[in-house]
Amino acid sequence: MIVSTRGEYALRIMLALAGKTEFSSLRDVAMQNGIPHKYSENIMTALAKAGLVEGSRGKNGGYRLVREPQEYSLAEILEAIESSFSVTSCLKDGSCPHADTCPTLPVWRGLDETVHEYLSRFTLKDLLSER
Amino acid sequence: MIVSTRGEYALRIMLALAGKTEFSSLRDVAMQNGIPHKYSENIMTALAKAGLVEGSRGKNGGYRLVREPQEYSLAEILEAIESSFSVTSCLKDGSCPHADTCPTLPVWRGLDETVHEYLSRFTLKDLLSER
DNA sequence: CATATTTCCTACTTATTTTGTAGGTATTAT
DNA sequence: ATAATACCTACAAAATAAGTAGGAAATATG
Repeated sequence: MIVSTRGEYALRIMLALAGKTEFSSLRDVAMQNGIPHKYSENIMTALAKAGLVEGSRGKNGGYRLVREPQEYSLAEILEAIESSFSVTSCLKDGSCPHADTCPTLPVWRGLDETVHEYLSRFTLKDLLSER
Repeated sequence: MIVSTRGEYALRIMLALAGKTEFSSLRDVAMQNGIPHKYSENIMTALAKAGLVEGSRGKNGGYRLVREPQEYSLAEILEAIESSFSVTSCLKDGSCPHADTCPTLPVWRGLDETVHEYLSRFTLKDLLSER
């Protein structure tokens, strides 16, 4: 599974934020999208650390995008929050002792690139305009 | 993660079988490839049910391929044994109540196809000749 | 200043999936 | 008869993903 619940949630939240320009309360966004509030905080932390969104504390605070919707690719969003996004653990640095001679490794690398390239072709705006 | 330990194991076993024409004892193949024997039986059951290999019981029995190595694509092998091979659970039939209007679903379908297409381009023979 | 609202932080719990074990039965060559 | 093998079912352990709990720190507003 490439995209888990966590990834779906992240995408929904990003889509919700893409519809606004001001800060949106995460509580509201989460509620409206059927996402547990506390879990959504966990997700936003990752997105904020990756620099994809900006948070503002206190009353009238919330989260907002830092760029235009067409400037976010799905690849970027999913890779920011899916812990095990890579195609196989073989690709993680130093995880395989015979990585230099393994005949299969190049295949995984190619797959990884293929997936990344595909997901880079879609932006938040693409998804917004579809509905 | 698209390819888990289980998928790696399946591939290694298939590669080992691709080097022989007679039945090979699974115990030996598993040992030689650092795979727990009993776990490997579990994997072979799936491969046999999918019709990718053939088993022979009793002494001098074992498993062997039913076709030539170049006739097995990686897609076929991995899809036969990876339980959660699809890109996201959204793609499983009836798993999403608003599948007909979801703007993201076409993206997942496309990704699924892309991955499948990529993995269909490599055969066991390709991997064999690389080493 | 007090209050309500919000992000942000740390730790824990529960659920699900993956990986691996245990203990056999049925079959077959020697 | 024996040893080697696939084949079968159930369980156990480990890893990962999903979700909860309880706050502290910041900030707009009355």
